[in-house]
Order: sequence, then C-alpha cells, then structure tokens
Amino acid sequence: MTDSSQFSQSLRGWMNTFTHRSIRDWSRYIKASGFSMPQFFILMHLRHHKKFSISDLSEHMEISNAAASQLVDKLVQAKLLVRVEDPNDRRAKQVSLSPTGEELVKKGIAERSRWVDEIAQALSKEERVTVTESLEILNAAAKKLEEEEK
Amino acid sequence: MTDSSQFSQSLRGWMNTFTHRSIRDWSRYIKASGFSMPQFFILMHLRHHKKFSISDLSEHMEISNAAASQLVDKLVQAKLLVRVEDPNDRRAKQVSLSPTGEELVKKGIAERSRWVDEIAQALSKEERVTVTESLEILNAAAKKLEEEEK
DNA sequence: ACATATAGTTAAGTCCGCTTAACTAAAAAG
DNA sequence: CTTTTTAGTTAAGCGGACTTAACTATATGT
Repeated sequence: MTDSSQFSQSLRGWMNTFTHRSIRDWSRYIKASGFSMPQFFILMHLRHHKKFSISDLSEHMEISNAAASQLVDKLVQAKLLVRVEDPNDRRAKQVSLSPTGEELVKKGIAERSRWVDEIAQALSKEERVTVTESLEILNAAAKKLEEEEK
Repeated sequence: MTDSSQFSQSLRGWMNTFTHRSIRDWSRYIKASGFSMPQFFILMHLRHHKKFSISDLSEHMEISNAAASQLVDKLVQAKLLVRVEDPNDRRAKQVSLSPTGEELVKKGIAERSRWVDEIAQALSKEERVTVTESLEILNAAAKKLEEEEK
C-alpha cells in the first residue's frame, strides 16, 4: 500500500540525489563565476523576493545588520544589485537584482537545467506525463505551505 | 500535449522552490551545528561515496590538495571523520564518516524531512500514489545518468 | 639502483565574511 | 519638541578557507 510514509521515503530519496547533485553543480558554478556562497545566496533569495531591506536580509541569513550591509555593498559595487532608498521610510533601503545580476542567476539555472533535460530524455512519453503531473502537484503543495508559514 | 519541454518546465519549477528552500534550511542547520559550508559539503559527499582519498576530494571540490588536507584534518579532530592509511598504497589516505559524523548528517536530513512530511499531509491519497510513483521514476533516471557519467 | 612521479602534510601569508562598537539619519512615542 | 527606537553604514579586529612553496614518504619506470 502506498501510504504517507512510503511517499515520504520516496521524496526523501529524491531529495538526497537532488541535493547532492545541486551542491556539487552550484558550488562549481559559483566558484567559476567568482562569487562567494553568501553572495550567491543573496542573489538566489532575490529571485523569489524581488525586493528586500537590509534588515530582512540579515534576518533571513541570520547574520548581523553590519554583515548584510557589507555583503550587499560589494554586490552593488559589482553591479549585480541595485540599492535605493525606500520612499516610505527614508532610513530603509530597497535592494533588488540588477539586469546583470538577474542574468547571472538565470545562467546558473540554465546550466543546471541541462541535467533536467537529460533526465527528461531518459524517460518514456508516458512516464513524462505522470511525472509532469506529479511535479505540478508537489509545486502547488509547496507553494501552499509557504503561504501558510507567513 | 505533455511533451518533453513541458516536463522540463515543471521539473525546473519544482527545482526552484526546492533549491530555494534547501539553501535556507541547510545553511541554517549548518550554522546552528557550528560547521562551515565546505566542511558540510564533505560530510554530504561522504554520504554518497562512503570512502575517498584527499586527492579525490580536492578534485571534487576543486580546491588544492593542501586545502583538502586541512579541511579533513579539522573534521578528523572534531571526530566527524576517520582517516586511515590505504592498505594498497601507503601514501594515500582513506577518509570516511565517523559514527558521530554520520549522525550529524542524518539529523540534518531529518530536520529537512519535516517539510517533506508536511507536504505529504497536504496531498490526497490518490495524489500521493501518483507522486510516489513519479519520484521513483525520477530517482531511477537520475541514478542511471550518474552511472553513465563515469 | 636510481630518477621521477604521486599522495599527503605543514607553514606562511592573503582574502573574505563575520562580529562588536561607535556613528548618522530618520521615524515613532511621550 | 524632545526622547527613544529603528535602519543602515563604517571601522577595527578575529577566524577560517584558500593559495603557493617546501618537505616527507611511498610507488613507479627505466
């Protein structure tokens, strides 16, 4: 019987292979592109949250405000981020991806998706249909959970 | 029509949410457990490749032999790794997880799987069946690809 | 056997992320 | 209007990951 625990086990198995692969591929890409892990985390985070303040970032990354400010500053100098004054609160800053930053992240994702395409080709047509459907289900569930957490 | 590109898109979507979540959760766990990213990468890598030499590691992580040696040394001192002489080549060392190290990685994975369980609960029984099946398919495909890469 | 290549360690020095502390400026509270 | 809180920056200093270079020890090739 395919019950909840069997599901969890399958998902965990997939997470393992996926995580392992991700760590390897991402860290290589990050190294090749000349940025540090923390810097890249910021870029990735900005893909989901188009805008954030220094405080948001320091909270999210669990580092001090000073550290967040310094990290952002370097990325601004590298032209990957844009930092503007918050019109509603002139003390605060709004940080977002610059076109260059966006491109960098996209390119990283594109590199990784070569793997995805290879997997796609390894499947039969029927398998692809089933799997696509499932991924949509998972995606929807994950999004719903994320909503609830706020 | 659910073709290959639609599949890729779904998988990429899932990868995005998953990667985003992973980065956040893992980096928090790593920070909380007091180890650095590179150190944790080593532990994760050892979960898949039970044993490796210093050279293997430096190649895999794309760092110098010296750096690999130093990283491993710290983890050995912290009792997370075991480093023994290779019986076939006395110049080489075989590095593997200690029981403590294994436990640390397992605990990290366990933390993350709380999220998995939450997702499981958000699905209907039928959805779980479909998704479990799909995950097995994906896993098999990923494993096959990994084999071929060698 | 000797020379060369390979596996790993050690040491010195650089760079970077992080922290705390001191500061500026704006907003909120009284 | 004055006080206090909040957002962010700057500077000094620490620690860790990384590099290169010099070294030891084993293995391989001629």
